[in-house]
Amino acid sequence: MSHTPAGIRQTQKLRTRQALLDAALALLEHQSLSSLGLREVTRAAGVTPTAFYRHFEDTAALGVALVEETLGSLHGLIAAVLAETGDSEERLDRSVAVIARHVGAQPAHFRFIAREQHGGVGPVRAAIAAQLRRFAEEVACALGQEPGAAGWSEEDLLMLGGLYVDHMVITTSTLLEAGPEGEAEVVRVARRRLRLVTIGRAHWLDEAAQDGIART
Amino acid sequence: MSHTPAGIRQTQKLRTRQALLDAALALLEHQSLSSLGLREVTRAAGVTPTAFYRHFEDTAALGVALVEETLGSLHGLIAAVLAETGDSEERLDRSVAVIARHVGAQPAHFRFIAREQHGGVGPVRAAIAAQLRRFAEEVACALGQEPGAAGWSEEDLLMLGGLYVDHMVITTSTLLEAGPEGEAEVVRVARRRLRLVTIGRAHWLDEAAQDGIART
DNA sequence: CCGTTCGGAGTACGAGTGTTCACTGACTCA
DNA sequence: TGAGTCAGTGAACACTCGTACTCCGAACGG
Repeated sequence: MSHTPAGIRQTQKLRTRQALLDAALALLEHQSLSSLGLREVTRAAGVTPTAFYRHFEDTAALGVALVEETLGSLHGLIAAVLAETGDSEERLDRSVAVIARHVGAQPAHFRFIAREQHGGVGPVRAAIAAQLRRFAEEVACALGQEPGAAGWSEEDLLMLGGLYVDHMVITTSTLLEAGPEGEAEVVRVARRRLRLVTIGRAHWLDEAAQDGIART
Repeated sequence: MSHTPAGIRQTQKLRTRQALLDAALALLEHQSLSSLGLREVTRAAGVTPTAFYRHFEDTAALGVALVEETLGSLHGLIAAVLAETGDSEERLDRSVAVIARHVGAQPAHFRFIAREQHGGVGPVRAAIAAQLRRFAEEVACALGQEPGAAGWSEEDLLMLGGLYVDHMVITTSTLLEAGPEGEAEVVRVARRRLRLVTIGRAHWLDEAAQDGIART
């Protein structure tokens, strides 16, 4: 009951499909998706332009597939990191380290995400936004199950999750700009930022209580 | 002693230059700079392709000019907002309101910045990064001159300034995605986020002191 | 085993691209 | 006023692009 019972036919099809994805990713290192040509991709992948249509309708569709490939496999990973360590300085370091490791391992994928998050291709933007929203929800859910989250509203948890996710994205693109030699410094600053947010989180309810008294 | 003593010649030149910039900005609403064609711009501006070279060497150079036009006039504005209000909830609201107003007034400019901040054109990325770094320094400087900043290191001030600037950028792009009808909700969440950071800021030194004891 | 399916090749088309060149004519300035 | 500057023109260059055809041949399924 293998998950890939494909015959020779489908295997080859998937192989060239992957070749197209890889070629596109390599080309996208120095340009953005909206300027990526169909022929350009097929040339780099070693197939004819017409073959492209057997796999994707558009370069936009290829972009969406790249989004899935990059972010689809990351779900659960955040929750795992948040769960395996307690609410402490250690968890913060672990989170940043995990990000740095992933970015270092496959920089092209994350550069693509950072670039197209606000890029010119609508469907790709939407796909990235959807994935990031899911991440934010996962983080919010994970944080909500901790003792420190007592008294937090659903909305505030989501706000906090979004804050963490956005900072994750910022950190990845900063890491990419800095390159391997600047990684240590970027990690240092990212940790400081996260620590500040964590401190704010710890005192959030005090302030909210004050707010309730002062405003209502 | 006018600041623009230009003759008819230079006036016309500046006029078509501005026409090129405006046309490019309009076209960039639905695509990114790396896919923007020189001819496309000149067609929209109502001039011949050759005329383009009288003003810019590249579409990349045009992009850099757009960055200056958008962000160059914003310096000092942040410092002004931070200075005119005390360290309070009011300042926070004012800051977000100023951002929302600017984005609402010239959405195309800010969409351009958000899109090209991590876009495929190197020089433009560099120009945006340089401007944002200046913003971060200005914010850090403004915060450093306040009573609440006693005991803060230069580096931490810069970290904080960068945090605020990055959130300003995130907020602008979120505003753009949400459109006018979703503005109120985005503003609400942005204020909450800023408040959380502000709370963290207020308790930063306590934590640092603990840290000093625990670590060193 | 044999007919069908289908991933991919090859060719061709029209449209659009960046860049160069010689040229024009209105503005500038001595 | 007359020579010179220069923003903008128009035609031509040698490309690349996306897409629509027809066709091939290996893998498939009954």
